[in-house]
Formats: sequence, structure tokens, C-alpha cells
Amino acid sequence: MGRGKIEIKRIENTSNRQVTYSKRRNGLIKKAKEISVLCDAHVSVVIFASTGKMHEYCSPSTTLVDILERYHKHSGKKLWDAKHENLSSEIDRIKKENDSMQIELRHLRGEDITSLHGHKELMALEEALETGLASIRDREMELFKGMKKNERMLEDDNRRLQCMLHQQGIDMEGGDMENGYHHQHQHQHHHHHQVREYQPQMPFAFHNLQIQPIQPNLQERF
Amino acid sequence: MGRGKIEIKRIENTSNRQVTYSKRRNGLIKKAKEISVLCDAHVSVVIFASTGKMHEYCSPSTTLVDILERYHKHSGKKLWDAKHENLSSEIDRIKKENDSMQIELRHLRGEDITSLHGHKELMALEEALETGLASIRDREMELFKGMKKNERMLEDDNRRLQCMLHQQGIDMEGGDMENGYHHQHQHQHHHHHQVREYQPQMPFAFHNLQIQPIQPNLQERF
DNA sequence: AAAGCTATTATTAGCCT
DNA sequence: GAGGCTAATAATAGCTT
Repeated sequence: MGRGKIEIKRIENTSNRQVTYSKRRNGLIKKAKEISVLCDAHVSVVIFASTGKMHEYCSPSTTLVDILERYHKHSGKKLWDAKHENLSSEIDRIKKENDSMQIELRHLRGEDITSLHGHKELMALEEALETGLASIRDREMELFKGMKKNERMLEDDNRRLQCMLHQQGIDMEGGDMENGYHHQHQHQHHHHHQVREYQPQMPFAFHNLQIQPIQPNLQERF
Repeated sequence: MGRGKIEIKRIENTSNRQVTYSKRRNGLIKKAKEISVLCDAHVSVVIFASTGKMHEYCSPSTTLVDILERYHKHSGKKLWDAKHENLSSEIDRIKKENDSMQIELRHLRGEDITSLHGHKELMALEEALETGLASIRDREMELFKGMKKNERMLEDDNRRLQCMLHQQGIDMEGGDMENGYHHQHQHQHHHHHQVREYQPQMPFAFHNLQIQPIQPNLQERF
């Protein structure tokens, strides 16, 4: 496609070779651009001249790194060293772990369970949930007991202190004790000199315990 | 350079695009071969079609890895470290996700909850578990109903068939009906000619429902 | 969908500046 | 050597099979 036909073999004349290199390199990169635009292709072209000079083209909307990554996945050829392989495989491993945890979480939340048909699976889930629930309630109870205990200790202290004050004939008029921990329940801004009547309140969602329905004998339902 | 001139922009017609892709890809690779032969150049071309299929060309007497190494030396761009960093940060991200799921799972299982002091946290957990439990039990019930229904249909069929046999004065002595689905419960290897008395059994861990303790008014416990 | 045809456009070899 | 010109070859768009 020039003034004369040429054979495809090394051009021996150096300057001719360089000129041809330059022209054809531009042509090649132009073609690469065109195919990437026309056909939505991702193209990477890297050329080294015999002089050592480098030129590259990479289609827009991607990078050489991306292309190489895809190349790696596609061909299985190792373009990078063992470190990268390790990292990649660790990512895969963790992603799998992630997925299975996701599924387990969803099951524990009662989501995506219409696909479960195995009795054993459902029973195991049920048991796991009950165990968890029992632990949570134990913990709530524990905290509640702790609070009760603390409250009683404060009550006692309060009573003792009031007693001591009375014995010394000193009155607390104007004194302000609103900053104590034990005041945070049912604080109603009425100053009073008597020992408070503590009415402990349920701190947690224990109400659920009472309305938990008891299922009747299932056999009678069918 | 065809029957008509075309604009260099995405070809919307899918099959045209694919045909053009295939033709131009061959053209591009041919050009790459030619320049590598004519000018002693080292060329690498990697193309991904929009369909994801990959093609590559690498001039003989070199490899993609060589080219990338030379690319690295030449451009100073660290294809490699950048890739490394990307992988590392992705691993970090996924690991974090992993950890939080792990914690959530352990909490749902009632593990590691002695560190939980917030009432709201515990209440939310309790509620999540109850919701999950309710879903699981719904699902179990659904499956159980399905089984019961199936069982009753088989019972009816069985009864009808026995009836028909009796009307025709044919007896089933020696006949073996042990392969039916509805025989899998309480099969005790006694051949009998009467319609069986079905005693459906609970397939799941529904027993838990009955022994679910009802917590008395908590206030009375302290 | 893939292969072949060909009119038409695109690329470029050799030359010139 | 870099850039432009143009005759000549090469690539390919639209078509048929």
C-alpha cells in the first residue's frame, strides 16, 4: 500500500526502517483507538522500537493494570510474582468466608429461609437462636442484678448519711444532691429530705418474656 | 475503507459490532506482526471484546512479562506496586467487614456478650433473635403442614385402593408396598392389610416450644 | 453465526522538500 | 531527520451465501 509492494521482512536500511516504524506505529495505535471506540473493546498496545524507545496505547476507561489483571484471570499465566498470587488467593478465601457468614447471618435473622427444606438445618438454627436468646437474657439479668445491688447500696448509704446528719442536728436545707448516680431514676425535681422510696424499673426489653406465646400441642392443630 | 465511510463511534448494531470487532482485531494483530517483523520492534497487544473474550499478540522472541518489565523500567510507572497496594487495601476492607460480621454472629450466638453493657444493644439483640426464631418456626410450620397434607393425600389414596381391591375380591397377600413415601414413618415391618393408623410425628424441634420457660414477674425475684 | 466478495476508503512506500 | 505528497497497495463495510 505504497508506491510499491514490500515483503514483510526486516527492513535492512536503518533510516527506512525508522521511518516505517514511526509511520506504522502511528497506524497501529490509530487502529487500536478505532477498534476500542467502534467495538467497545479494551485494548492495550505496548511497542518497543529496536532503538529501545517505548510507546504505548491503552483504551480510555481502563488502565494497563486493569488489562493485565483481566489477562491474568483469563489466561492463568502468572504475570506477577508469588506475592500477588498470595494476595489474590487470600482475597478469594476471605470473600468466600464473608459470603458464608453473610448467609449464616441472614439465616439467623430469619431471612432467606424459604429455601431451607432440611429438617436438620432448621432444627439447628432454632437451637442456635434459642441458645443465643438464653445467653442474652442471662446477661440482661446479670446487669439488672448488678444495678439493683448498686441501687440498694446507695439507698443504704443515703439512709445512713441522713441519719448522721439528723443526729448532729444539722439540716440539709438548700443542699443539692442531684448529681449522684442513684438519682437518675425517676428524678422529679421535688426536693425532699426523707429517704427516697426507690421504685426500680425494668431496664430491658424483658416485657418480651411475658408475652412469649406458648404454642399448644401442635398435633391438635391439624 | 469499505463500501461506505463510517464514523469512528460506537457501532450500535450488536452483530455488526461483533463482525467489525473480529475483522479489525485480525487487522490490528496483523499490523502488529508486520511492524515487529519489518522494524524489529517488540510489540504486545491485548484486546478484550465487550463480551469479555480476550485476544493477545506478542511479538516472537519476547514475552508479555519481558515487555512489562521493560515497560516498568521505561515508564517508571509501578504497575506492580500499584496493583499490590490495591490488593492490600481490598484485603483490609474485606477483613474489616469480616470482623464485624464475626462479632455480630458471635453476639447472635450469645457469645462474647459479657462485654455488652448497653441496654439498647442487648435489647436490639434480643429482638433480632426473637424475630429470627419466629421466622424459623413459621418456616418449620409451613414444611410440617406440607408434609401433613401429603401424608393425608397418600392415606386417602391408600384407602381408596384397598377398597377397590376388596371390592374385586382380590387380596394383597405377598404384595409389597414398602416403597411408598408415606411408609417412612414408624415403619415396623409388620405386613398388614388394613389401612394403617397414621400417627404423625413431629418432624422438628418443636418440643422447644413447650418447654420455653415463662419468666415470672422479675421484680418478685429480688 | 461465520465465511467470502468487492466497491470503497484508509494506509503507507517512496519520493520530495 | 521531520513532514508532506501521492501512487499504489491494504483493509474493510456492507453485502451475499
